[in-house]
Amino acid sequence: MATLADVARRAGVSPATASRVINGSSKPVADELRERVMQAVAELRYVPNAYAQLLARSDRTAVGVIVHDVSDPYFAEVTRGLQRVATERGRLLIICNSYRDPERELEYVELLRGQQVAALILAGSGYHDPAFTTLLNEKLAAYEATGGRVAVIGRHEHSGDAVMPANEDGGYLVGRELLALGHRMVGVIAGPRVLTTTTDRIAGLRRAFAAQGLTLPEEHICYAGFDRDGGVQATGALLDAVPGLTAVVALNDQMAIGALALLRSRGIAVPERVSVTGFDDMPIARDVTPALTTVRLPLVEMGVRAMTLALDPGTTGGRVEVLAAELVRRDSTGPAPA
Amino acid sequence: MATLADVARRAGVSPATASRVINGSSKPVADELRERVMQAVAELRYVPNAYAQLLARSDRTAVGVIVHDVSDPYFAEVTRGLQRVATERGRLLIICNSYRDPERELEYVELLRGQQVAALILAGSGYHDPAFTTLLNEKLAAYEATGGRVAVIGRHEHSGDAVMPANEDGGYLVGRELLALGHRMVGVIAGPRVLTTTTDRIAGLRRAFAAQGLTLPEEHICYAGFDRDGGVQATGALLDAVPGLTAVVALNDQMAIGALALLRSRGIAVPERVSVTGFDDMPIARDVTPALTTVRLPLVEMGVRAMTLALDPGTTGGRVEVLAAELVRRDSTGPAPA
DNA sequence: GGCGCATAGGTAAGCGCTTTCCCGAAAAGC
DNA sequence: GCTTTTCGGGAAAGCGCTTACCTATGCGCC
Repeated sequence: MATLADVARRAGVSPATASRVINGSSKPVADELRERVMQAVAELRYVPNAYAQLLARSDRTAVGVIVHDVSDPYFAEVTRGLQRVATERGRLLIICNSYRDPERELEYVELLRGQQVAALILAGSGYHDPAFTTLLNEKLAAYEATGGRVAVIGRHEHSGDAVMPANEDGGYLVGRELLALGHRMVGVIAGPRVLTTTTDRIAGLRRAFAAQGLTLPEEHICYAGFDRDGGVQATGALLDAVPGLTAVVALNDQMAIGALALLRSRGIAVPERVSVTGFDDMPIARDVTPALTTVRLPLVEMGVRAMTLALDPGTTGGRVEVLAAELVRRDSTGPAPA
Repeated sequence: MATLADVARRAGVSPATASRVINGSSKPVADELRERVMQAVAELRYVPNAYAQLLARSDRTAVGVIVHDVSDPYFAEVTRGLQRVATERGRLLIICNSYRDPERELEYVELLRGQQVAALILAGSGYHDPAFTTLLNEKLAAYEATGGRVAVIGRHEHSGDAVMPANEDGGYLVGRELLALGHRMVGVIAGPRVLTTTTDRIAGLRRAFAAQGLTLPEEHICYAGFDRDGGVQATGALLDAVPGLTAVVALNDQMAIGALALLRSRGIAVPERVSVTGFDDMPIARDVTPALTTVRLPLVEMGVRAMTLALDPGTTGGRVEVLAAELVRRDSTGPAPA
């Protein structure tokens, strides 16, 4: 690889001058020298070593993002929002997938710190794991102590700036809707119980039941992976365990799609015999059959807000922005069968 | 931020010793000193500056990946394959989205070179744009000249190692199937015509028609965005332009889903009145209604192969691996109506 | 007991770049 | 005509780390 020194030599100038023309420094350089440098750059196909540059400049401009999985539509949307603001402000994003592994999350915090990121954004549910939470908070605090900024999305355990989707409210909305439709035998197919998102959504659901003087028994909740396959599996289990079930509440759209697939394969009509609801309102929710009744979360907006919080210093730490959930009625829900 | 020097000072050792214990150097260090260093690291919450490290070590271990959009399921799958091999080999992946912008692609090649990546992988259709292709090839050649490795996925314009999905064959399979079902009025909803993937798939389709002594008129092809909305739009246009249409060939699954949505909204039964086919076999293809007949491409495998090519020096440049396409029959296709 | 050698630790030279500071020459001012 | 500015360019000091090389021990050996 050609270096700056090579370029300077070939152009017959000092490295300082070469650097100045290459970076468009404010310091003026004579046209002739400029020309010679440009020429040398082209001939040598010189590309500056990013590491050397970053080291020398010591300006921290990149932003680190830790999500569960970018290819998960939920995070794809959130990331889109993050990206938009980052691009506007000329920030590079370094995106890391934790695949819901707390260990890996911790590692990535270190890694990103090592990358000298100006800010760190953690998106995605937290864990019911005090030991981990303490560790993470401690690491984040250490990072903030050196001037780093932190913002989290959908995690209440962290003390800094946060954007919170109204998961509990969303659960409540679904519960209320189903109860209003006359459903009483309601099953829940949930993501891993260790995730706060899972428990928050269930809490909302329970609140809706409680408001009617009803309860949602724990046996009606089946935990599985937060994806299509988890939905298939959990729905199967639920159907076997709870005779007379008239509604399946999936805690995200992917699981709902799995539920739909399983119900179809068993020849159970939706919503005539069983209603199904999703959560998140992913783009495909309207394309499955029947189109999914679900809870819309402003995912892109969440990303936008989080990045804005992270990039705008903010006088008071611990700003929390809660974004509302909204019920979207489509065709997968109907009155409970008599 | 604490530096290595700070750690060394606090532990009362030289930076060299500190570095050795932190990196687990092969050079032995007395337990007591080791202990002191570890202690200092913990107290100062020291994290090595990745840039300084990379600069000093000058080992290129990261691999750059340029895709159109990771959140697009097609690339999500490919990336999964890339990731798998990279992780196995202890390589870090730097993923960049070009959003199908050739300009941005060029920029990312530079950026990744600057990041000192050991290899570069370009995934996703090439462009019918000789000027761009020349420019890109030239940049890649420059990169390879300095010892970088390059592998491309689904691009024939580059001379180096390549993994090619059988796009043309896939098009042929769809065409043959539809013709066998008696369809004659076939419309195509295609991605941007500037993409080689688009034209390759159409070429296969045409070959199938030609095999029967038929032709696929250009007016039966409608170009639009390679996504759901593009599918909606193109299908609408096609329906208006071609009366008596009995089949819609979408050039990817996302467009097919858009087609399904539009046909449903117009009350046109699939496959009774119009058959629809997709391409790629995304996971959701089986969850839409009717389940999509499509062409399966081994996306994950493509990623695996490409990363393997990139990481294994390979004696002969220009290795090309073609991966077969396979027709998956589901419920969105049926005999042409009489 | 003196020699040599292995061995743990330190010294310092970079890695490739940016940027401050300084110098010389030309332009401006009297 | 001489001094004072101004201004373009270069020398060199880092940025934070790794590592080759060197030094000072302590040991075994004859």
